[in-house]
Amino acid sequence: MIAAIRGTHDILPGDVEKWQYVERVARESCERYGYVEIRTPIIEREELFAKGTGESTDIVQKEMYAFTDKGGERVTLRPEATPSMVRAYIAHNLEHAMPAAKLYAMGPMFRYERPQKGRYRQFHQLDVEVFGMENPAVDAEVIDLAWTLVTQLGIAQAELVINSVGCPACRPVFQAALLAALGDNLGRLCGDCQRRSATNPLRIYDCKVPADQPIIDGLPHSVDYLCEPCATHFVGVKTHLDAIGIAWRQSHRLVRGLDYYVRTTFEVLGQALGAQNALLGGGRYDGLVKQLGGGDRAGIGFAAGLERLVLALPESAPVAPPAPAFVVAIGDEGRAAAWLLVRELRQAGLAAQMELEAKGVRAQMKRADRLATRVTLIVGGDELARGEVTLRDMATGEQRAIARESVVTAVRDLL
RNA sequence: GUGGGUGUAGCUCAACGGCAGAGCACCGGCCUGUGGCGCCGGUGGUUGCGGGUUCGAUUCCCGUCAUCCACCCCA
Repeated sequence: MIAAIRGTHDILPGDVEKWQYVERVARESCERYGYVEIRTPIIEREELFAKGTGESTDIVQKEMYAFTDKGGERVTLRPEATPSMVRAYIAHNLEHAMPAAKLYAMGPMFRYERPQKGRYRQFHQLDVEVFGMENPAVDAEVIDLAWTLVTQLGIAQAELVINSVGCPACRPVFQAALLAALGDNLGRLCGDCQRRSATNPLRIYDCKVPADQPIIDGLPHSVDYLCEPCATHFVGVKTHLDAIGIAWRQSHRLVRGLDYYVRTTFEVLGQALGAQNALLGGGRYDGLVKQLGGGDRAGIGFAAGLERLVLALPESAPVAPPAPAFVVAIGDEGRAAAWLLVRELRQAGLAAQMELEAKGVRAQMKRADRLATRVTLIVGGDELARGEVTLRDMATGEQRAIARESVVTAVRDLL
């Protein structure tokens, strides 16, 4: 047997219904908020992510499925969607066609990581992006959509965490303050933190090493170093969230790992997901469009992990597809008539099934029961002679004869 | 990339050097034109894979692959 690639998974019947449900709710939520779908390739030039996601990120440094194709091009399976979205936005001049673009996408992403619960090498994201809008109300609307999606899915005990990491004007001041406060303690931090202090000092806040925590607790917070425009923006975001009654917790430790984030960052955390507890995460990335060769356009968005949403889905989620009608055939003539009846129901837009292998009535009834069907139609010699079909309500066990012509209407009423 | 746990029937798990089992699921019978409940029966396994130790390995050892947990990172 040839095994699947590590960290990839088949999604089988029984689970796939949960996926369809999550995807359906995601689509409906996005479209209610005025987002339109866009589909971009899952393979891109490597430099798109080097420039977009950021040279200093772990994603680019060690997690990309990158290779040289037969034409000598350096390409990679996308590790995230945002740079592709930005590329498409610029390439098709949507800056002019849709100056204020609200886009969403869904699909697989690839990162070469060690798999664990909620973390896979091929995983799937819902990606939501807004281009060209800077108002803090936009941040709040994006967060609103993210939060609404989670609550619509019935995921309980989720928590919204927000922060502001400043902008190119004020972040250097904060980083300098951070390093100054660290001072001699730098040498006492773990190796990872010492590395972070050189590449991306904010990431020190991601550290979970117990010994480091007393030192980290004493460090300054980014929100205390925001420039006036960033501070005003952040207050605006929180005011808008309060106005629509979405509860948030501010955390100075929410710094996020991608290079392009400015100002607002946010995550929704879930329970029972193990260490990978972020259901979704995102933030503002105002400089990214320009950096990738477009105009000076604002940007904000988030990505939600579909695997994680599926994992967090409550038992009660209405994921099951509607049960079909089932036609039970008796004898050869019954089978011929049932064959036509099933097709007629299907043509009328109703889900209908029958047992195509010749089997006894009991076995057919059992099959109908296993399908959880609400209504069974029985066609045998008796019925055929009278031009009727026997209709059985599977919940009550009641049966009645109905005219052959009115079957579609009768079934529609019961389903 | 690092450390640890676990791989036995479709699923959940027993057996832990001596004939590979149970429950659930699936198929059939009791009931030859009627599902669920019950009773009876049946199908289903190179014990993840490869090597080693042993008269004999599902069991002990090594390797490998997968998975889970944590680190790391993030969705």
